[in-house]
Amino acid sequence: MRGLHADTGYLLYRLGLRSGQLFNAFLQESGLRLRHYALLRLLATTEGALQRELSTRLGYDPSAIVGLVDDLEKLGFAERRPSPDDRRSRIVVLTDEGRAFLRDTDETGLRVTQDLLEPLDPADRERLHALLLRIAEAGLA
Amino acid sequence: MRGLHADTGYLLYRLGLRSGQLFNAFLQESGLRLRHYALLRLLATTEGALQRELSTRLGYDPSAIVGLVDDLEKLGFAERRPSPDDRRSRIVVLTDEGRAFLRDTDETGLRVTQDLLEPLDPADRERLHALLLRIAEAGLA
DNA sequence: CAGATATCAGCGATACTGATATCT
DNA sequence: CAGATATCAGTATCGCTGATATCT
Repeated sequence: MRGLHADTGYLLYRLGLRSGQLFNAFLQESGLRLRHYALLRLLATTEGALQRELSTRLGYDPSAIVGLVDDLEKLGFAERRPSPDDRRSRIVVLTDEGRAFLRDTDETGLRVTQDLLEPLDPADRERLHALLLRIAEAGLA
Repeated sequence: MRGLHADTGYLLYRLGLRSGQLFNAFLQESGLRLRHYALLRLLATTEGALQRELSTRLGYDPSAIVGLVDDLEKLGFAERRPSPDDRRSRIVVLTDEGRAFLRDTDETGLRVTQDLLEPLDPADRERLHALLLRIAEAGLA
């Protein structure tokens, strides 16, 4: 009988949980959760995005995006604008406040990764990151 | 501004979600969920374990173990026995039915890992597994 | 008495499904 | 008409907290 940690898939599942917990712990001070933070970070790389795009890029369900954008709008970190091309669509853009918030909390991700990968030396961290990236990009759109 | 996938921690979080979804999809036919399956696999490696041990080994909350063992008992895959040493404790053991179930679904974990790691060649899968194992064992008891 | 074990109730966050209104 | 977009309601799960009973 194989041991519990024989499956890489299961290992990923368990470490993913740990990572999410760490993220949320570090973000707690800021009042945001990991999902909001990921959305903000994605917005920072685009000049406005449809909610549909956010959904596919982040891998979150479309119905989950609604509440996330609601929360960010309440905080003044993002806002919805009507799309000029398609009246069904709303374009979500990062506000200046959102951009400032990201600057202030930019180290959060670094601290999480630092904590998580503490047992690995820098070269191994690079290798791990490269391997994970290949899997992630193969599966996501 | 760093990209969304710059953080290894975030990558782990996302891939952990994917892995869990895959596991549950494959397990759906059997009526179990990933948490039950992990518990069964752990039981198969021990000659009976206290629920407290299951909790720490799996990283699940003690209160979660109760329901999981309940479900496995209903299916006849495991049973609780009184501990001879400590009347507070219950020893959870795998039944023959549970062992047979594990034999039949042993490939589930392999299929998930196969699916997930499809973009990597065998050598890279080994490297990834070794790296993840080091992180996992550093953080867990 | 403190501490450990198992259980139970409940809360908030998550992930998802299904339905609806609007628009292309 | 089919298909896409955003939204909303509802369900089930998850991870955790706090309380309780029992026992060492």
